[in-house]
Amino acid sequence: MQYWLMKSEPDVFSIDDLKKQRQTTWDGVRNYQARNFMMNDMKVGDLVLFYHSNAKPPGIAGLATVSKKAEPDPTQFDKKSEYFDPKATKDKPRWFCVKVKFKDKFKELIPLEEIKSEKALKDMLVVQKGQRLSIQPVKEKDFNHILKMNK
DNA sequence: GCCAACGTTGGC
DNA sequence: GCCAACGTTGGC
Repeated sequence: MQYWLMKSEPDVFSIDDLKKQRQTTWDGVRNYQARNFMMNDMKVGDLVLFYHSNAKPPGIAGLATVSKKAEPDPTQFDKKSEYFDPKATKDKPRWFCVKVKFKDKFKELIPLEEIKSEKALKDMLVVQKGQRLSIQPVKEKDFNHILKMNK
């Protein structure tokens, strides 16, 4: 079992939206590295830190679980979708997405600033400068450390 | 709103 | 295959 961090802009889709919906399709990812993580590495049952990006403040808002393994992202075939990709075909889909379901909402968001101030977490990708990857692997020790910060 | 960092595109 | 130009991300 592996651990992940997935970014979402709360204005678009927040932890509360996930809680309400219980499960969501993580579509719209158009970055190969992030796609490869979903396609090759994510397994049902993997735990996910749900991160609010472009938020005030940014930080980790809660937990989710991978609930369905990667399948072709339907939005790539949808001409009306902003994620439509003319180069993708049903025979050769380009983009894949997993489904995740709600697990927990932290009592308080753990701000990025607080994560940065934890020396033990200095290697987490999310605190690295210029790190834009929207799906990141997380080490077990870092995951457990984050859980402890959820007071 | 700014802008650094990064990924992608396309001409050559 | 290089790399300049461009678009996007996301913290601040």
